[in-house]
Amino acid sequence: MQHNPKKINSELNPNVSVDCVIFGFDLEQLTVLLIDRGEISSAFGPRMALPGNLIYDNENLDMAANRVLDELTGLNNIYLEQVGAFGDPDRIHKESDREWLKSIRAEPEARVITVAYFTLVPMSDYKPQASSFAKNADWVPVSEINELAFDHFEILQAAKEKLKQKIKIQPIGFNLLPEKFTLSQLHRLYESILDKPLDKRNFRRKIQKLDILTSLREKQRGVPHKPSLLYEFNEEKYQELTQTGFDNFGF
Amino acid sequence: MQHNPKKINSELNPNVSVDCVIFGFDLEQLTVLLIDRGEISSAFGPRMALPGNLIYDNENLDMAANRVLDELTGLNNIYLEQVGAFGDPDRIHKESDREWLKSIRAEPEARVITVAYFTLVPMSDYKPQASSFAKNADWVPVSEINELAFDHFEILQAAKEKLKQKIKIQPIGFNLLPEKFTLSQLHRLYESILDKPLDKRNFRRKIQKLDILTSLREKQRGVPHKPSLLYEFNEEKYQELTQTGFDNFGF
DNA sequence: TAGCTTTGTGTCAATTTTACACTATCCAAA
DNA sequence: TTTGGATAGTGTAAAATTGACACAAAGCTA
Repeated sequence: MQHNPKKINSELNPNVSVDCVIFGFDLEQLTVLLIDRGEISSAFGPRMALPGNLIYDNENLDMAANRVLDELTGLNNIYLEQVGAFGDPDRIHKESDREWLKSIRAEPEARVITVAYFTLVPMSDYKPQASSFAKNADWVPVSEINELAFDHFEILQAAKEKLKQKIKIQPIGFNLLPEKFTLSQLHRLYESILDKPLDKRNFRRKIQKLDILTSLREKQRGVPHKPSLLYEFNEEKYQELTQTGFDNFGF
Repeated sequence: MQHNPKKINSELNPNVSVDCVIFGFDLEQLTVLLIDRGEISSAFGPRMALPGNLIYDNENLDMAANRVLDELTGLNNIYLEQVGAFGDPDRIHKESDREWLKSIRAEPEARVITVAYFTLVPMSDYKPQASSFAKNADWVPVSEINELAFDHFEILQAAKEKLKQKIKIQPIGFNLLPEKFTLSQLHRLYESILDKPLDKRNFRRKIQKLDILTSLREKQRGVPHKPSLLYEFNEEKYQELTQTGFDNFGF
């Protein structure tokens, strides 16, 4: 996994940035990849922020989001969806945020609007190294996040809501799981995204009826209880279904 | 209805614009308010475009969208929702579009990203005057639109889709109707937004069960057939319901 | 081998969805 | 005044879906 070389022949646009809400799932709860801005510049503000950056004038927004994701994690080909644009003129009014911007941007005072994306990555595909770059990244459970730099907390809320709505309509949750998973893990995933308990048997019945899971002839190993059967998401069957037309997953 | 005075003490941001998909409903079909750019600058391109403009540095995105709407129609307090950000670097590559931009913008070559909104206005509240401003605005049935300037057609598609999703979850359709309306009109509205036929009896049953309509003791006048009872949307009852918690309208 | 933990399964009642057709009421034209 | 044209308004039965609920099976550990 290599990081993108810096783009040349193109200028950073000082007025438009992209921020990514990178969701993961540790098989227990929903998490987000945040960057720790360190103690230096955030003596009075939240240390954590969403990864993001200004866009280049020759890339479109999706490309910029993919670039940000790639630069941070080395991951490509990740499920990615726009949440929306955020741009209060005073979104960088906190003193601590301004200080930090001065250290990383050519025009720290510019009025910036940011386009937020959320992405779904299988958490096992990216384990942050404690001391990789200047930017220290970490998976943080969504439920433990109370504040973030700039308007990033607001963006996170919007991303969670969007994910919640989306998963009711499309089975994008599989993008958060390893290739082989158990129905219980899928169950937990839906519960943590929808933020409410779902009856076990009813959930299983409903998800099975969709007929987009391939049941493997393989069991969990090494768990201190009855091992679960493993499943795979069946992309082909899902595509078939969307062709023949069906709209929603009804959760 | 007065138009906003031009903002002073603030600069236009040459990199960020707002475009509005202004939906209306003529009691038959869904329509959109488009501006006609005239023959001069569009000898080889579509004449019609979405209303939009650059944002000022001291207004947030929602304010900018409201301003665009107000400047065009004089309407305030309108239902408005963000669709998302659009910003391919080549979105203004068409020659005809460039020409037109030169006539209205200080920096016509700047890379602009635009934030799209959709708004719902009761069509009776705004009847474009054939010759009001330079910008000639007109209601055009959505089904008749095949092309638009820039990437506006793409934006329109996204707005339609967003509206479709949203109306399944919230009864925002009432924003498109006059205060008093018939169930048949509401029925037609849902059909034209969802773009599929809905069984009359089933529709009426479902919408009535929601219990957010006030039945007036008043009938249609002057129609050449059995007159319909008139209804009003009951905002209070709707608010009550959202409090006690219910999520969706299930269309 | 006893105990802990999680998996996996079925049924019944209540609710919701779907499909479907005829009479009532107003206006207009003959 | 009568007739025809147009849309409003209404009920039911079968099928599908949802929601609530409890216990045996399988593996690990001590």
